[in-house]
Amino acid sequence: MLIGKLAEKTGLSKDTLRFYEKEGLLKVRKMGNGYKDYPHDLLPQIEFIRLGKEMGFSLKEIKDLQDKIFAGNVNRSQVRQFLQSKQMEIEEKIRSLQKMRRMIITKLESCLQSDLETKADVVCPEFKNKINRHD
Amino acid sequence: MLIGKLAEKTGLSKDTLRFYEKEGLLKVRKMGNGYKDYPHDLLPQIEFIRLGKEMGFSLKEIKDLQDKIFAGNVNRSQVRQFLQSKQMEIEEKIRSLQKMRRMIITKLESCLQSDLETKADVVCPEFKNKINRHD
DNA sequence: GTAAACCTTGGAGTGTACTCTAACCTCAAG
DNA sequence: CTTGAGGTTAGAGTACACTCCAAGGTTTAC
Repeated sequence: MLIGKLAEKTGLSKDTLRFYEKEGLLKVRKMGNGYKDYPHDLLPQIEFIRLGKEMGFSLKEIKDLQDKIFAGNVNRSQVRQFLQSKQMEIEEKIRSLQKMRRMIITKLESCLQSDLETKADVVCPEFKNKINRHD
Repeated sequence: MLIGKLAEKTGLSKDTLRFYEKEGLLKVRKMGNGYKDYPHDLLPQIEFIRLGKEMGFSLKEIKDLQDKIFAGNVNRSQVRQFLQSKQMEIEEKIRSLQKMRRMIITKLESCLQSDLETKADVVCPEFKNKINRHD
């Protein structure tokens, strides 16, 4: 597959794909004419990159993870260790996410409360102290 | 509280705190001597910033969220809408996170499988095709 | 009153992840 | 054989989130 096709399929720009390639996240092979062949099985790999980025991992972290997984000669217990530590990081992120969501839901509920009280100029009560002029 | 104290309490650098202030995430008031007073109730706000960052929100997004919450004169149904959309984004992130975790756990299991088979040069089978030389 | 340990500002520098530009090559269609 | 739509590279530019530095003001301790 040529780069334009892959860009179309993934929704990434050609520049981004070339950037990922330059950074070693994507392995391609050069054809006789100087063009590059992007094999079909880059698609799940790019989905993995997308998910990793969505989760806040850096490209370097994603690359390290891929390297452990795709390198043939790596010691498997090392792979497991690496993946387990990543899994713990992800679970930590999930906990933070749920904590933030709880904070937001609490906010939502207290705003709703204010709404029901229909006192037009009331704001979320626990933030009252943070609203006004300081000087 | 002076900046050094707040830096110590939050684990953020003074530079980072000044940067957040410059970006409008933290409101401080200047004292007579030119020093700035960082009030105690910045602490939960900074925890909120930390969580937001951990989740992959940009400082601008976090600021927008804070502005909606802390501004006294904002229309509450607008706040609710904003917060609900953020909540959906967070839930989307949780889904991606769980998807990535599942991918990693699958990897872990197939590596474990290989381990149990004790064939020393076997690698996670579904990646076999991606390992070797391309040229 | 001077040294040490704080604080201030403005501005430059860094790393990450793109994004764009320019100059040039290749391939298929008319 | 030229035109257009693709491809290639190197290198510059951008946005974000810091991080560092210099030059200077303030406070406390001796």
